[in-house]
Amino acid sequence: MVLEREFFQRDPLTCARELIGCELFSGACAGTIVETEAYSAVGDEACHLFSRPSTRAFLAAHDPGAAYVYLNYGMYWLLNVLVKGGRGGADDGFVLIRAVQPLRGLELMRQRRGRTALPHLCSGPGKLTQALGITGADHGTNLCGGTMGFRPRLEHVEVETSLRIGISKAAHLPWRYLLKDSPFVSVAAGNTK
DNA sequence: TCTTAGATGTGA
DNA sequence: CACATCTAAGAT
Repeated sequence: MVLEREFFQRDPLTCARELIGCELFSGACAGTIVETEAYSAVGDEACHLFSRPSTRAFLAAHDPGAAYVYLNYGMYWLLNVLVKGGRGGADDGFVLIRAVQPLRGLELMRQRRGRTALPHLCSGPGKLTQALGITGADHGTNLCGGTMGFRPRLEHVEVETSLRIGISKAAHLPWRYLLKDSPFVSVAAGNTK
């Protein structure tokens, strides 16, 4: 059972919140999502859609549920999911997967990440792609049916919101979502000056 | 526990 | 040239 396209046919904020507690899998490795961020096509200068024509082309060319993977700071791949809520584009955007709690394939993850203590194995957007072996080769992949994707959460979760991390534009928007009290997040809620 | 510098590729 | 980052190293 995987998350289907309908899941991603909602606005970015809803998708980002609902992904907390879901499983992200890629090959033999998987983790429970504990941190996400929403990026919106409208009113969000931090979203790539605001300033990048190539990202707008990506939005037009792909269905909701497509992987948007890009290289950041010249060395880290960041994984996003394309979401399309309709409403003429006002609810389009991306969800950045920022941290997962390792579930399966721990051995392989450690191998790919080097010597790293468990809570920090996937506690950041650049870390989890490295651990799960996600690269630019996965850009554009359909995440609804394949070797990489999401599974629904099994139980009720408590979600916390906070400021987004590492951005300068639209930094006041509380669009980061966290699994409450999880030790596997990148930065705890409220620790984001 | 905290702050800092440096590695590094790419879209615009 | 500004980045949706991370790590090692040094100061506190």
